[in-house]
Amino acid sequence: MLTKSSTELVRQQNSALVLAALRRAGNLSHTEISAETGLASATVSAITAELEKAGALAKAEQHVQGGRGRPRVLFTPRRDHGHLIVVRISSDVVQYSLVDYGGTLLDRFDEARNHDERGTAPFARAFVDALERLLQRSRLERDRVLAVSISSKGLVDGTSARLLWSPVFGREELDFAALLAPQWRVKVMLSNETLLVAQALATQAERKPESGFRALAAISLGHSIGLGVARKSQSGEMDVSAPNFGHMLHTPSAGLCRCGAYGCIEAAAGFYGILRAAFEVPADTIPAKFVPVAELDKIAASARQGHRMAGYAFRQAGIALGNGISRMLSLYERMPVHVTGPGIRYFDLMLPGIEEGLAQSMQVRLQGPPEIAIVADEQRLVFEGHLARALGVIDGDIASVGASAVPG
Amino acid sequence: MLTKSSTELVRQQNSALVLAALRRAGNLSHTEISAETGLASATVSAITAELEKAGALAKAEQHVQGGRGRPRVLFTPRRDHGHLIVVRISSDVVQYSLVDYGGTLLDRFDEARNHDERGTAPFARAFVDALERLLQRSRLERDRVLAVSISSKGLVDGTSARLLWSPVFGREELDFAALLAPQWRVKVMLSNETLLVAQALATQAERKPESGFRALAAISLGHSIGLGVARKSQSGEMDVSAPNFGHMLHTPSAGLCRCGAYGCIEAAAGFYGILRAAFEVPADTIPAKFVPVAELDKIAASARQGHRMAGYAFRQAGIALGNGISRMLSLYERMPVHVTGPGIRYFDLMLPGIEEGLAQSMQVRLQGPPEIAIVADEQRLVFEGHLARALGVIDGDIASVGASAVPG
DNA sequence: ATTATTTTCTCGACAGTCGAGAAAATGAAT
DNA sequence: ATTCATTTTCTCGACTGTCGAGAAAATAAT
Repeated sequence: MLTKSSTELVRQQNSALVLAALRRAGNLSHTEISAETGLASATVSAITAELEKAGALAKAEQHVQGGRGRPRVLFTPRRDHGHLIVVRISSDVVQYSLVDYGGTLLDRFDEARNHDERGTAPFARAFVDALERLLQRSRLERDRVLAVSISSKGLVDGTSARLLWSPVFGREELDFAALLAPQWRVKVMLSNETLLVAQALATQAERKPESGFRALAAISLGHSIGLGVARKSQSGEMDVSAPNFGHMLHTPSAGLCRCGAYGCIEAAAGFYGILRAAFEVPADTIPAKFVPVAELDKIAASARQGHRMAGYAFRQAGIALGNGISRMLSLYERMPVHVTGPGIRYFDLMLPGIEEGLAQSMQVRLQGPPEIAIVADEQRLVFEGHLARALGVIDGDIASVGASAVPG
Repeated sequence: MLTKSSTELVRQQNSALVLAALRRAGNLSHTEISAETGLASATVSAITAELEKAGALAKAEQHVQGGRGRPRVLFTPRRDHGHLIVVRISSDVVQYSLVDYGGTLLDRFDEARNHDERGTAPFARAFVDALERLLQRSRLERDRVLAVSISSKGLVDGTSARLLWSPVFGREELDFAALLAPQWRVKVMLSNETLLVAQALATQAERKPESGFRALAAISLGHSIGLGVARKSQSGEMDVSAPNFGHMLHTPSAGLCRCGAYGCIEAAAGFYGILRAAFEVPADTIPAKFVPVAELDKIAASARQGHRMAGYAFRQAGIALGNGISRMLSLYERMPVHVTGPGIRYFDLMLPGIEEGLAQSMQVRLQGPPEIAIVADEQRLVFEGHLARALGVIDGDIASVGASAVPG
């Protein structure tokens, strides 16, 4: 259903547009903002004045220029307008970062996960404590934090900030909004990790409009398999989602998965699935909780030396991925695939299987196989995704309250 | 990327809102429009005056009322504001309908498809001729037609009105926009048939807001397998798509498909797939182009009498569907599934397989199986989908040109 | 006839965008 | 040193749109 519009909404939308342009292109002058957004110069004046009064923007003192004429004066986000806390939860460590409104990192520390502990309660305590510590280390008031952005592997309900299923906690739900509700009056955002990779790659692609970005997928290879999909809807807005790819059904013969089901993609293409196949462990063996990378490196080495079962293990992992990707493309559309995660070091071993798995499907026969690119530095991309997403939401909030909330 | 907004766009959006309310709820008075849309009474006056001047609306002469006070005067779409041609292409017949702007059917005829003919050229000629005939029969000028809305099974590029793959023409593309371009100056819309079923069911669900509609899927069972998905995006607009479900990879062992690939869902769950399995024809046999329904009825009868291979054929069809649905739900979200098409008469035979195929996946174990409903009358739903979609687009056009295009 | 009631229409206030041109700020030319 | 050309930023009035309040219209009840 469509929804009512009004002149105030117009201002809100255009304010958000100005903030987005500033995020995308860095510091911009009045005229550059006008060119970038398509807004008339007079409108830019009105909007920047409002945002300046609200404290979100400031004029940079240094006006760079060489040419003739009145020098341009650059607008820039006011870094002290607020702060953002980014939490990356991975299987062995949790990383806490403090970022300012300008997107620059102020503080960061890691906390090792205690693998002996069972259940979410101890983790929840450690989580709340760590946020508190982050404030203390920077002598920051809690109300200066505009948002907390959290990422984890697994199945996530983004609207309510609930972790529905994760490799670590299984079906035990974790409601981050409820966790912080008593003390923190901030927006809590929870995103799947690979969704953020897709988000980061998509914002990168949007920075160069000549690339004609439409859609992309990011696949993370590791103990578990993640998928993020970023697509531009016909209305022009970016739609990013994290389908449950790792536990999509591959084929029942792929064996028992960590999640308790049989035949998930992960059960064939995740690290433990590869290990199981290489060592010819029965497919209904409950797989190891954690497979050291050194172990997989050994299998990869023997596969590269021609060992049959090791090679087979990577090949069947590739087929599971190829089939899964082909199914994903059938349900969405043709789009480039970016592969990341620790598993990319074995990508050469999986590629023949992937190609085989792709070639079977009608979608690929019809439109050709998708471009596949390897992307290193997954953790940096996740962090960039956090920034793009959380700061974008914060900008939206600023635009929607406008200058009205600021007295005087 | 966000896009610039302006006061004119506000009017455009709100005009569309008024037209949509009128479509949804039938004829409405001034106050009802205001209540339905949330717009102020003064705004409704301005918009209805503009739309009346443009010729899209008129006041109904009869003012129904019982109570006191000034009687309400109902607004209604002006049926003669323009016309819509709806073309339903199915495997054996093409149905041409002429509809007015109010959505009432004015004329309709069917044309049998000639199965001997090869290639798209003869079909294209017959198509253009039939449209011409539709005009002549109602003595209608060509420029009174606002849009031509076409539906077919198969893979469709909705933005460009090109049929990319279809059961009948295979990979031979058919560009309907180009077909009509020389003579016709109308909007040409091409939609997958099952997409329109999903569209119709979704607009029905939206009519009762208490149902809290979020998403639904429509699956059509027949010679081929179709899927339509309708989802409300977070911005509130309806997003309807027709993923390539029938030719999504099920499992390579499902055998050769009409499309030339191996293991498509259709190769197991389409009519010819069931036939092949029941008669134990080798799985790489090129399947029959067309399977009479009587033939399948016989298999169903023997299956119901306990015949082993017949029962197995329907069961493996069900498993293919169940696996496919579970994969679809993994990639989107949990949503009710509506099953339609001629194949629903065998649904009881497939249901055990469907449930088995669903139960294997993690998504279903976690969130429970989706609600499955049987929906008869597929053809009526397709037609309703045509109307909802095409008239919605026409309304959008009217709102966007506004009264500006109409002289004095 | 008058009154109560409900609906529709109209008017002025307010919010927003835009184009044009004034004002500002600087380098180049005289 | 002053003036001129150039570029950027700012400001003003016109235009479009929404909204609330109250006037005007149309009918049933008194």
